[in-house]
Amino acid sequence: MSDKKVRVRFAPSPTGGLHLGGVRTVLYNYLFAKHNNGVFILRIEDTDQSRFVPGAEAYIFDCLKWAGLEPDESVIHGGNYGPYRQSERKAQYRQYAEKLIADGYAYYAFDSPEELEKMRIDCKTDQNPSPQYDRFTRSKMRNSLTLSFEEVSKLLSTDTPHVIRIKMPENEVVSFTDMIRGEVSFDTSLVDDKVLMKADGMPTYHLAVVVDDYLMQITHAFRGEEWLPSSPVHILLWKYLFGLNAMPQWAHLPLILGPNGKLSKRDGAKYGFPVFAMNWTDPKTGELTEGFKEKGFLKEAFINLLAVLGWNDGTEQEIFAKEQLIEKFSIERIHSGGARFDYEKAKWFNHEWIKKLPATDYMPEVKQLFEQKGIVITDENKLSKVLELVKERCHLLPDFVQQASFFFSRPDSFDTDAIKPKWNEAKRLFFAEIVRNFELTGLWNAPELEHNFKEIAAANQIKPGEVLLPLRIMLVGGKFGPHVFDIAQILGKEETIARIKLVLSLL
RNA sequence: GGCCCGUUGGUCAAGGGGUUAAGACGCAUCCCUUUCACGGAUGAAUCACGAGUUCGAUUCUCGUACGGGCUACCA
Repeated sequence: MSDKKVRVRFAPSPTGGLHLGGVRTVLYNYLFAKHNNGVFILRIEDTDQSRFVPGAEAYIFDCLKWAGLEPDESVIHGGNYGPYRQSERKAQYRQYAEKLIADGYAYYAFDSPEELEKMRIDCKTDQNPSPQYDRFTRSKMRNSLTLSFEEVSKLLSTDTPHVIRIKMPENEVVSFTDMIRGEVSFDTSLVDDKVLMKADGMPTYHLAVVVDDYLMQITHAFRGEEWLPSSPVHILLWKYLFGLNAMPQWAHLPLILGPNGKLSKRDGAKYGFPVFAMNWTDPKTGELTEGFKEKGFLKEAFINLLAVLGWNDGTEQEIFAKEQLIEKFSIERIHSGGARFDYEKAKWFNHEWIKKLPATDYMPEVKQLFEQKGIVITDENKLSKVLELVKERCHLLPDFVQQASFFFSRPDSFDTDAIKPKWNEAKRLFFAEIVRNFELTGLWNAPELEHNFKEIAAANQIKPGEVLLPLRIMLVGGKFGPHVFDIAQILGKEETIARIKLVLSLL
């Protein structure tokens, strides 16, 4: 098993947005595959026709492309183990279910949804609020265990709607070694007879995941912790169908929690942070759920923050590039406890990456943001210089608009209230002199301007600190931004002087 | 209700018998900066509780509590 080529898979169902937990599962699959020179597969689990959502599949691929976590094999990347969409594999599953029946491990069940509902109501007690279709109840239901051979044959030959259920053994202990939590075991008498084949001819997840993992020769299977309770069903299926030796090693990833429990998109809406990788618009309701990308996250930061939400390399390092993650990733260092998502820390990661990366990396996105605000950038060279200058003040990409638009267009308003209380005639005369001096300056650069500015202040017996803030307000509009003479240099002689004059007229 | 998983500062977490119980985010104060940031410094935890094992438990075992997940012809 260990000498086999590593093959892992991410198997989402295309029913909506791709949330944080999903992306992290993709990430861990990807990192594990790359670390081991293995193959990362994306399999679409679309066995539930009633939940089909147009566009969701393409959306998943878009997210992976953005995040830089593209699969090696998939519906669009090809591969020798297709089809990679379960709906297209429909014909393959029935034979395995039939084999299970022939071997006595499964059975036909003809109960209608109404009959199931009735059973649940009838059997419901305070002691047992959610009755299962299990070894107790199956004897009272209409299935090939209770019906005669003739009846079953007749029902089958007349195409009576039916499902196939696994027959959970009594009093067996199913256990396996999870790569993250060690040995986990279950008492089979407490597990219900899960449906394997649905009445519409499609398999359920339980059958499909086992058959497909086998057929696609998956060696390691990562999935969320929410699957742990149904793992005994999968283990048994492996045992009955392909043998435990062929079974992949399981790793049940801890959940990513929201402010209250499992992260939901409602949490995001409520607490003001994204939960999806990219914007997702529900085609039915038209409802838009914001994504990390559109919120202004860099893919490097997004991957980084997800990677360390439940994993660390044992050192103090927190900032990792994808290549480093591939090199250092190991399943042993994944935490077993769930982690609460902290949006403040997520923003910190983004800030770190904004600072770390050259501004030209994200200049196209920022340029677009500027244009959305009506500021057209013609000089990209200037833009990149400006972005470098202000990037340490930006946590999210849209912050650049606030931090840098004054370089390209005059502020709509100037915070003159910050100047007025201490404004006087001496300062007015000082700035008039500054204007004259700046107009005559031949060398337009920050050190020169600062030198002149301070000289003149001294000559007028004004402390530089008293006129620095007014100058800033004149050029920037508010109390923020980089060193004011750096700003003046980039703004250029003409615009700097124009702004000083403009604000002077407002005071 | 039952089953399963988990539990180190508000959050992410290192450490896995003897430590001053790392570090990061956030918060507070200070330094730097005559703006805002960056950077630097400082501050804050009886390791959920109770037993047991041990010379010694945050670390091992068992209980309890709490949190979470599952309990569909959904994944």
